[in-house]
Amino acid sequence: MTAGGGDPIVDPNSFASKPFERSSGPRERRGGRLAVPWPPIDRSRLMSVRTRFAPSPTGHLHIGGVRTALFNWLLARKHGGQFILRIDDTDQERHVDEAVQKILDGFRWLGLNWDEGPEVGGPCGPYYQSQRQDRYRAAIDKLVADGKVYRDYSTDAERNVDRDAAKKDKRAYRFRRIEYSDADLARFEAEGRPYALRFEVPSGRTLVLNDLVKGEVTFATDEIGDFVIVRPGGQPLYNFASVVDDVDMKITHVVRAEEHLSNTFPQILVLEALGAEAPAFAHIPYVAEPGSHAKMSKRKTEEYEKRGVLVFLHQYVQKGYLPDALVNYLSRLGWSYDDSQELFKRAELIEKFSLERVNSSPASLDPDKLFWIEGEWMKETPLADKVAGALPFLVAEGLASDPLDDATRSKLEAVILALGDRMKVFSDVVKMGRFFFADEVAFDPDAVKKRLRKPGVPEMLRELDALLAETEPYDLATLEKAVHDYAEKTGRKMGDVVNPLRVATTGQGVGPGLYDCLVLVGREACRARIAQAIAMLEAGA
RNA sequence: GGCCCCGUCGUCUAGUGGUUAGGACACAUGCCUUUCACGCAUGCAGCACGGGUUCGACUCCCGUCGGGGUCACCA
Repeated sequence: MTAGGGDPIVDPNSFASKPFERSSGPRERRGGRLAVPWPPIDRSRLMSVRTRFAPSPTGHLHIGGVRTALFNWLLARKHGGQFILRIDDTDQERHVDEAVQKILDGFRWLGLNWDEGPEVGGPCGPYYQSQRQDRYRAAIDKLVADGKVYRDYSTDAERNVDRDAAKKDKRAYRFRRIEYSDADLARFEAEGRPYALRFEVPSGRTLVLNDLVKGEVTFATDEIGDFVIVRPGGQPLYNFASVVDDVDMKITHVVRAEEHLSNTFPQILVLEALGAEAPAFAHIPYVAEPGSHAKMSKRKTEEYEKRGVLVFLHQYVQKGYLPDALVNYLSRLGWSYDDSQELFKRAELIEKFSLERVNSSPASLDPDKLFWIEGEWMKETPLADKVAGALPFLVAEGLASDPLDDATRSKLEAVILALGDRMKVFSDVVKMGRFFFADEVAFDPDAVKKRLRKPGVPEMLRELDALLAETEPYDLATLEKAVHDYAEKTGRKMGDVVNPLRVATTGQGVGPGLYDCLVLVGREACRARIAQAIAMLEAGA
């Protein structure tokens, strides 16, 4: 699937003098791949593996981005290296601080701790691109001194002519260097006319990248037009800034979305011009929409929302997903360990993860499978953690207060126990357990129609009310026996007794065991609800 | 349009020339059961298409189709 065997490390000698060059002559004749030592040097054993995730502080964390971050984190943790967070704020947006906080909160929630970056600092800071101007300056100076870049005085209009022509002829647009006379150049300089700095792409070379996920990818430099690395205003551009940052931060493995695959080649040229050692690259395929291979689009978030597809991390937090479950699911989206294991604990993920087994084709998001994994994780969650996880949802609905008093705590514990495996995400405690905490019952119309609007039901409910009134003690075993006896005595099927009683006391057609419900709701509340149900039936009938 | 990446059940995947193409989620049916959920059992369902190469292709090569990216003084 991917290039090379063994650990997910590129052949280090591909970084020799012209790292990514496909050398046609000598290598072929000598056979083999240059004087490569065999077995190849495993860089992960020579130096610390350093990976990074560089979100821009706008909007929310996209689920695909979270997966990319996770793969970076996993790789660093597996090799005992460092995971670095870098804020891509070159646009200098206004609410950066707030946005960064949200991102950091997201990472904290996921348990993806970072070794260097915002708040924790580190030896390669600053970790905000907007604060790294001097680093870019130094790199620019070197490229200028070495004659790798030139001043581009072209105007939008001039370039647009070429661009439009290219489009018309159905060709790829490539910047064509405009040669100015020395006199013109001198004049521009004297005028202080603004210019962009453009990288001079060498012609006629074939670049080869040994991508850790995609395998060997070759690209002709003739396909790359001279590209701008610094805008007229002095603003460095992504293809340049991110390379400088990765070098400065000693990133060993660039693991990122595959949309950057083509960008890698200009970046390789910059790397080479800087005389820097290149990191290994791994391009991760995109995440597709559920049930299709179409890429998830930021534009369609509203449509996804309607379909119940959660696209942003905070939506999963709001739903009450378990971070471990999401991490487990995301790790398996595009990666597998073998032909059978689906459930992975975090430590196991760190141990077993490898770029080598990351699929080179896109994977589509499967909310159903995530939900199943979530359920599996919830089953394994200790009661105390479930209480802690569910509490905020109850508090948000005004059904409990934080901190919990002892009585409410034991009730919450009992409710969660009664809910059992039915509670998959924490918000379920509200969705299916509201009637345990609220004074008011909301009768579900479908349940009422199916179980209560039947001949003889009001009469039976009156008898059951009397039964509840006199059952002593009012506990699970006694209630169960009483209801059984009642059914037997009146010659009714259990279902015909239990189901109406459930709807009358909980308002719902589905839920935990009836006797759990009766006990937890309490005798008085049950009787009041039965009365309310009877009144409703008689009024509506 | 040029260039680059990708194509196994609906979905996530195992598979590296010879397998009854395996597992999981979802779905369907049955069992359990007061409902639902859980659990158990069974079932449905796949190598995009067309050419080669080969004794033999899901596996290798080419083409077509389809999906994605890139071709910015965005990231």
